[in-house]
Amino acid sequence: MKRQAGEGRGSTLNETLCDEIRRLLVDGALTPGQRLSESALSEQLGVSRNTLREAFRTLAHEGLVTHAPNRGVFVTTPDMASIVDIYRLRRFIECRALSAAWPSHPAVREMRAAVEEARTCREQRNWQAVGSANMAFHGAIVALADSARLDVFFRQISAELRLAFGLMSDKEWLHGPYVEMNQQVLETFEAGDTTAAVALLEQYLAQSERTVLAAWARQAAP
Amino acid sequence: MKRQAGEGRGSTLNETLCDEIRRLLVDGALTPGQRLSESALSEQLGVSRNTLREAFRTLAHEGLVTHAPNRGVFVTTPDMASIVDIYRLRRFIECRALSAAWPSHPAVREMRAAVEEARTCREQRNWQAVGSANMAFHGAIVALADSARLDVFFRQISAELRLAFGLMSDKEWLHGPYVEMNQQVLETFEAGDTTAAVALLEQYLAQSERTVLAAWARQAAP
DNA sequence: TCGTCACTTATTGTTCAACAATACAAGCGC
DNA sequence: GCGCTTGTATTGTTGAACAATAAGTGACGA
Repeated sequence: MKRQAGEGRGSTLNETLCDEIRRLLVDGALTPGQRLSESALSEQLGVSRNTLREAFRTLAHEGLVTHAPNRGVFVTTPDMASIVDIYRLRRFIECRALSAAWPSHPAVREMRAAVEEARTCREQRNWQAVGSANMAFHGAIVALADSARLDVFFRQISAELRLAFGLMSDKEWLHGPYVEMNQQVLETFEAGDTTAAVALLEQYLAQSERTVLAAWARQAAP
Repeated sequence: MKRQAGEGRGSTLNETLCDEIRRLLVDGALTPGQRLSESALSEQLGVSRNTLREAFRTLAHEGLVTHAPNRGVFVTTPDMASIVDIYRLRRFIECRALSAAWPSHPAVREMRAAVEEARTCREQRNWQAVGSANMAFHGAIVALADSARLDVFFRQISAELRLAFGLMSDKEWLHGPYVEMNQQVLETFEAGDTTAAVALLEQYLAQSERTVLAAWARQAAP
């Protein structure tokens, strides 16, 4: 839906609020499993309880927080099943999007930009930013499929995955190795060898899944 | 996430309310483009404005209603781009889910049940119910992929598509022919010829898309 | 006659305060 | 130690209030 019935561009505090909380979640300021008290958080953020509750509804639908009726809202704790599910979806979506892609699709430009961004951030050892750039790369891959709905769905999944990333301490190991791999995927794809690029991507995702799962298990053991 | 931090099963009016409004939307009691006044609707449904607004956030995130800041909430009007996008996604998701399916997956049982249901509803000429059963069939196909997140995503898309269905008058023509086609897909798949089943499914979706688009254009012309 | 401007009005955005309903914790009897 | 009742804090839901915005209205001037 392009410009449904107006869709005027007002700031609408609620939007701002959602963004703010999302940032808190992705930055790790709020740790998974933590309960988010309505009164406390509304006071801290300077909004009313009702407004906060509206934001919670949006975030809950995005999977970032979990609403337990009559008990409260919690930062979603990624469990193993979620991680497996998310990676299965990523393989499902990304590989197919890449394999059916039009070689000179505008999104390829974004892929390139993301790789560049990741490289410069890596030089500055800003691993959080490297993670963002890597995600942008994969978002661009999904964009190859030319579906607006798929794009927002993938953004959602990415945010949820970042929640899991937040559980781990060694960000360098978590994001660093994939800069090269992304670049390799891109170069292979641009060279015209789509099937090889897809194979690389599949390998990338498998390795990433293993890393995340291992770190999750290590962390969740005690 | 299976049972995140409790997730107790209270009715929580809000849930009920969302279901109620969804039903109104899918049944066509609320027509696309219509503005939903907060005060009017809250009074009509016997809930407070705040509660209704919370429900609106959920429904807006599902794409069933469109929120225009400072202007109000409108029943989403499906445009041509949305229909095309949704069908592209359905081809993307359903075909791949079916082609990679484990032949004795539990969801096959659901597929069979949906076909049965559709047949009986067709005999009673209850086309609305036929539409529901057909959708359940395709939901079962998606379930073959074994991804919880993909399931909810597809449910969302289905609801949005039903909004478009609501624009058309001839429900028999809209839902009737596909009962046979679904059955054919199922039988071919159960016979073990997966590739043929996928081809049939693809054909199904293409024909359905043409029908919907044509009806949409016919309706939107004046 | 037409367009522009300020003004009016209705609706949404947001807050506040209150009460009901529920879940958790503590204390009690056994 | 175990089940039960009681208390308390938090969420669920409501109603009213006010600010902010958008649409409609009508006067005014070219």
